[in-house]
Amino acid sequence: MATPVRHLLDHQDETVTVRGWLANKRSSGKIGFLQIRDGSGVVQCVVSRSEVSEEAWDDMKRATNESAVRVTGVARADERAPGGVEIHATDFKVRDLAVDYPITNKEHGTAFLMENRHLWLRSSRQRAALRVRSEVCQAIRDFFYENEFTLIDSPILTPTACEGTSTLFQTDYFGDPAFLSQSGQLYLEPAAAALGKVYCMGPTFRAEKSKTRRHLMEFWMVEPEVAFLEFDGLVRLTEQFIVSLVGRVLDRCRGDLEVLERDTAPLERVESKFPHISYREAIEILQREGQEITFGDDFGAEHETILADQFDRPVFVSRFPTAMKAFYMEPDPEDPDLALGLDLLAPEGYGEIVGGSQRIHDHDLLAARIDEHGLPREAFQWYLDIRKYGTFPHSGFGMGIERFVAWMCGLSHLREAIPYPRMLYKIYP
RNA sequence: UCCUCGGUAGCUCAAUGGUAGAGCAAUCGGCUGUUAACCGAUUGGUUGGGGGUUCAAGUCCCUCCCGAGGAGCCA
Repeated sequence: MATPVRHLLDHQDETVTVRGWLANKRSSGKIGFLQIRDGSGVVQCVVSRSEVSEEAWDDMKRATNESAVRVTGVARADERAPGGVEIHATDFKVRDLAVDYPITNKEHGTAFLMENRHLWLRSSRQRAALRVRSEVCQAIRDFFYENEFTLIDSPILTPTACEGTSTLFQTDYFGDPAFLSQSGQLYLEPAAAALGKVYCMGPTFRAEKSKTRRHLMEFWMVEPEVAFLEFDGLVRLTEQFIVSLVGRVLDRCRGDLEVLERDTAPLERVESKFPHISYREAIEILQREGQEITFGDDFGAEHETILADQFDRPVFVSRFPTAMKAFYMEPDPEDPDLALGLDLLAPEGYGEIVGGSQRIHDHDLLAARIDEHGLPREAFQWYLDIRKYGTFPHSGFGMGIERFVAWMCGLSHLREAIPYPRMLYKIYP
């Protein structure tokens, strides 16, 4: 029975067996130092020629990086070992020799690493980022579970475009066109009338030909939707959610953030209460900073960074001109030309990580907006029904998982925040 | 889709228009505490494809393909 490397500290001075892959090897004529990775951690194994059989010694010599190996020996605390514990081998075996493994311990270019994404996953930075992603997803589920939300999985194959704006991936559904979902929101709103507080988390798809570090063709989104929640409550929910997730990452992923060389100081500052400015104020700030932008323009990446740089924690921007936002956003009662929508901009140039709004709950207004946006009324009949049978104010938001993970990890590109990124013209491996 | 930069050994990169090279990896040898170990040797090339200019092209021109960075759109 193999012992996970992670648990070796609990087995000091015991004979243990570790199975894994050879991460690196340094050897001399009579002693070899092998770094063995088993998925739970990396441990150094010391193979001395005088203490193992000839077969074991020969296997140590022929073992190449990333070969699958098995070592048996005594676990001993030792300051000279990376990790504090090392295994003094009594036996060593190569289970499968890796021949010409393409990724070395030296530098590689991004294109090469992406071509070898399936192997790149094995390297320390990638493992750390994916563990953070896993922790974030678990923290999301825990947050909603503890706050009594019900998980509602929204469909991935959909008959129409949710927002009518983005370009979607089209496929064939027994002779009819179908589209890969770009958001679960429209399906969550009816569920909110059934279960009150609901959320979905899953992959979403955009066929936009975006070629930036902040876009993927396939990305994961988490979207809560809450019945009888109005705009101010939405702001509070969003803030609680983000504070909870960041705290969880700081709490549980210290080691991974260290591997990623992430400066955690900016993350430590993510506490209540987040600054909150209106779209109008945002435009004024940008103009003051010398940007050429006028009321009615949308923010570019640089604009978001300038706005975020004004504050030491994430900042809400809300109340956008109705014309530039999705059709379903509730008008601001104080100024019907503004929508009760919010964006949350992350610090350090990570940009918009959350977008949310209060939804229109008046049937006739929503129907009019659907018409104004040139959307087919019949396709949205079911969505309008929610406003027909016991309508209710409700709000929700969507957060891009990869953007959040990239922010936590300090990654410069979303492609490292998801195991197998789908990017413009790139779908291999 | 547009703009900019790039494509030379398995990888990262050199090479005034004039004999294609280094480090790493791999292979072989040496070394009893290494930390991307070190030392010595060996192997490794249709310079992304096609066309053109020239006595001569990795280098200059055209074209196509691929990649990176940025823009727009957004999460």
